[in-house]
Amino acid sequence: MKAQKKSAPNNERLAEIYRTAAQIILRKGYDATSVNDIANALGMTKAGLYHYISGKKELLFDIMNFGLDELDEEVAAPAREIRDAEERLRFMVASHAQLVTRGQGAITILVDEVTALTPAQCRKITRRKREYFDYMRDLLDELKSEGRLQEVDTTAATFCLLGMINWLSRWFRQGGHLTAEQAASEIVKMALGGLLRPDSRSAKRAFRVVKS
Amino acid sequence: MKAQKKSAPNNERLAEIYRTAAQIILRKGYDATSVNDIANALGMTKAGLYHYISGKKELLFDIMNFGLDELDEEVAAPAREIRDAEERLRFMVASHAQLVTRGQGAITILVDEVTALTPAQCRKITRRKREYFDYMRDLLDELKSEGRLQEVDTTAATFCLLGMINWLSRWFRQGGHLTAEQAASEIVKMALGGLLRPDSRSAKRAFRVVKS
DNA sequence: AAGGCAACCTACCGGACGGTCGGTAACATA
DNA sequence: TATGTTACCGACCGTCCGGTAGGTTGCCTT
Repeated sequence: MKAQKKSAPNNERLAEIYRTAAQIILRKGYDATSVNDIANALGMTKAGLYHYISGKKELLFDIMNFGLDELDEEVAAPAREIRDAEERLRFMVASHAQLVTRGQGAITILVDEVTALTPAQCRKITRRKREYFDYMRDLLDELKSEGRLQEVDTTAATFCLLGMINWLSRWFRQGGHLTAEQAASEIVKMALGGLLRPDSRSAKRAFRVVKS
Repeated sequence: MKAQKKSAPNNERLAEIYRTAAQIILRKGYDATSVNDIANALGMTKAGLYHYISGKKELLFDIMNFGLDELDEEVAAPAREIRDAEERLRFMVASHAQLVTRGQGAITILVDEVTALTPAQCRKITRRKREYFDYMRDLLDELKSEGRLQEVDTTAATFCLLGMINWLSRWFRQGGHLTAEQAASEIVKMALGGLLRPDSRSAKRAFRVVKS
């Protein structure tokens, strides 16, 4: 029945530990969260929790990798199957945003809290994040080379995209006036089309040319 | 010569303390920053620093209010002088973004770290932030009523704007491939016009109508 | 000259935190 | 029934942190 690695502790419980820890860390921050807090939330003692984890930093590191795994599996990998660049971008922004709203916080934690890791751990996480970032920027570059992008710096634009998406975790609340799908869709609209109507925009442009 | 409040400690030194503390807290996070760290960076001891501050949380609270003061003085107040709504939006996004890139971190800190405050302090900061947020959303509502906005939810759009702007502090580095002004301008472009070219966008819309 | 006060210091305290040690109870295996 | 392993617990340790007590130095005023 069990097909997991033989000598490791119970994997299912470990996943529950990651999920619970991620939620608490997300709410209170890594430093403000004590190992005791996490243990109590799981209904055990600190010593009991240390049966599963090897240290507080290692726990954070594992959670971050868990979050990056989710991001790869649910956003990056499916995106690679989409031929059209614009559709691919739409999918990435929407599915990434939904991962943030739906998720138990693992993806969000790796956004902040990187400084709490050891330098070696930090380097590994940063490298994985960098890979994702580059994939997104390459996508924008592809769109740009097809002439479908406005005159923007693709690096800055990628950061803007990620900023909007990551910011979701700060304001989106389940049961608020937007559903997760609606919130994701608003971000897609904003990212691809911006705020202003095109006609208003071009009118403005003409006006400014006359002025100067 | 001195026209400051008579019994309070040296105001100039206090401002230096705020600036230095803000930089360290911005880099390492509030919890990971000890009072000793701040004191040493100022060339004094912890007890010496406590001559100026009444507590670690109060220091954080003061820095946040300092940041919000900056935001009011350099973004909100000048914006109120601008008649045209679109120009006002442009100005707000650009000047807010430049405040983030240029600043010593006080504005950025109040973005994170709110949870470190006492409930009463947190409520006050949240109220001030809320005022700023509402002012920005009202501006979008005004543009929308003038018919100059795309079909977006103004609340979500405001969060998107603030997300892009606040995210700046995570990636913008002085001396990088963009100047502070260029970075701010990229955010304005992204916020107002989005990524895709209008013509590409309308072509896409027509295509999808045909498909479905 | 004397007093006052701002601007620090050294030394210390109580508490919390990460982490460890040596158990124990439950269950599986043989 | 003996043996091992997993999943915990209570008690403890060293360290570091926020904060305080009480002093010293030097400038400013009167």
